[in-house]
Amino acid sequence: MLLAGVACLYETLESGERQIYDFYYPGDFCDLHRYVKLEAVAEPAVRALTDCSIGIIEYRDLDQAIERHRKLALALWRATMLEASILRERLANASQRPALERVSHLLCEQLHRRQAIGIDGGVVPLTQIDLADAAGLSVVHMNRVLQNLRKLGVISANSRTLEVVNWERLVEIANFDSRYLTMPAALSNWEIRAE
Amino acid sequence: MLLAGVACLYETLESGERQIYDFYYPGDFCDLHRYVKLEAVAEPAVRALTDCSIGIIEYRDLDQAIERHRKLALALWRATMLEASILRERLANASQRPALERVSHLLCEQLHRRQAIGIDGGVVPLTQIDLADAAGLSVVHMNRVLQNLRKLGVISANSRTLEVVNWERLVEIANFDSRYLTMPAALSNWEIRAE
DNA sequence: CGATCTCTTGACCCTAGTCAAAATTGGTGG
DNA sequence: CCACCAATTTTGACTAGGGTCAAGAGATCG
Repeated sequence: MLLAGVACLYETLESGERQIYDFYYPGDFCDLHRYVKLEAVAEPAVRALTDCSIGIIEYRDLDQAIERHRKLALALWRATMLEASILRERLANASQRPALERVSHLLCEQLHRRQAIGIDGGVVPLTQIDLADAAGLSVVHMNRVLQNLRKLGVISANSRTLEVVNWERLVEIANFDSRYLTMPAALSNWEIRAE
Repeated sequence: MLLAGVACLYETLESGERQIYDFYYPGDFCDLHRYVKLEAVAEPAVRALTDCSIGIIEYRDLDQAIERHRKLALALWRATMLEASILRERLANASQRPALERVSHLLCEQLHRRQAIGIDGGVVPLTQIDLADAAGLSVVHMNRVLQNLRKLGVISANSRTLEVVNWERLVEIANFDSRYLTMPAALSNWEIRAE
């Protein structure tokens, strides 16, 4: 479980390209797929993008917790469902929308998720390379799209840190409907003692 | 739960395009996301692509079944995990691979899933339109890709029914590694009385 | 103060989309 | 059995979005 920093779930394809499936922020379980292990599944890997600290929950402890609170299983199932929901949205994004919209959408999602856990401010702590690998664009094109967004006054002019300064405009460009991200309410009612 | 036929999970985007997220075959739960409902989530829809028959499991019954067999929750959680796995693969597919590979991969997945439930023979009962919407290609391009596959002797010449005749070649073109599809073993050990 | 990583720019090309029209197939009903 | 309609498949011509290659400019760090 991620406590601080940013991590991502990714895989390196045969072509050598890196595909980033999802980003993780503090509070996210970044390893559930390992707990609910499908046999022999080719496993995507988790990797830190910034300095991170993590909490480790032993499988045994999780087993026990689930044993004790049966609703916990449901809550975790929901978390997986949410992840699937995010993936669906990203799939629609990648296959149907043009680059500007696609990148905007990705940024919207990140900001929204950060806000949901209390991190305000429009900073997105990812490199253009990470974003490119997540959006399925070349780094070069990602760069041009970001410049475009700068011209539109949506993100700050500073090229070092990516910061969204006009949230509304971004949502508009992205056609972003945050409903797919709605957090499973049940989960927030559960406290799991990490480690 | 789908008993016969083929259905799909899809959504119509703002642009009017239809994005198909997943296909369902007999034995698939096509409605779990509704049971484990995330509040206010914009819901994708399920729709039959051929004549279908379905089994309905009342939420109450499912609740009870889960109550009685605690491992059932885990099994269903796994089913969702598998769906996420499929979505990840499809995402990688859509954003990184060129059309020929992408289409081949999609076909591989469908055949593999059909075989897993005992439907042999290389027939894929989907229209080019469905495939296009699932692969994120235009119908025109999908058509050209399929012609290409015909020329390569991978699918049958008959344009009405899509049938794969050279499975090995297809797998090769697609760079298909079926591990991500490995069925959660636990699930098959459970019998749920439908209806 | 190199070495390295990230960001930027320009030139060129190719994959896949769009538009538009025709060919094929499958019904449906007279 | 044939005429007609709708859906699917096919074709061709043209376009454009985004990839690739290559080189240069900032940052950052040891």
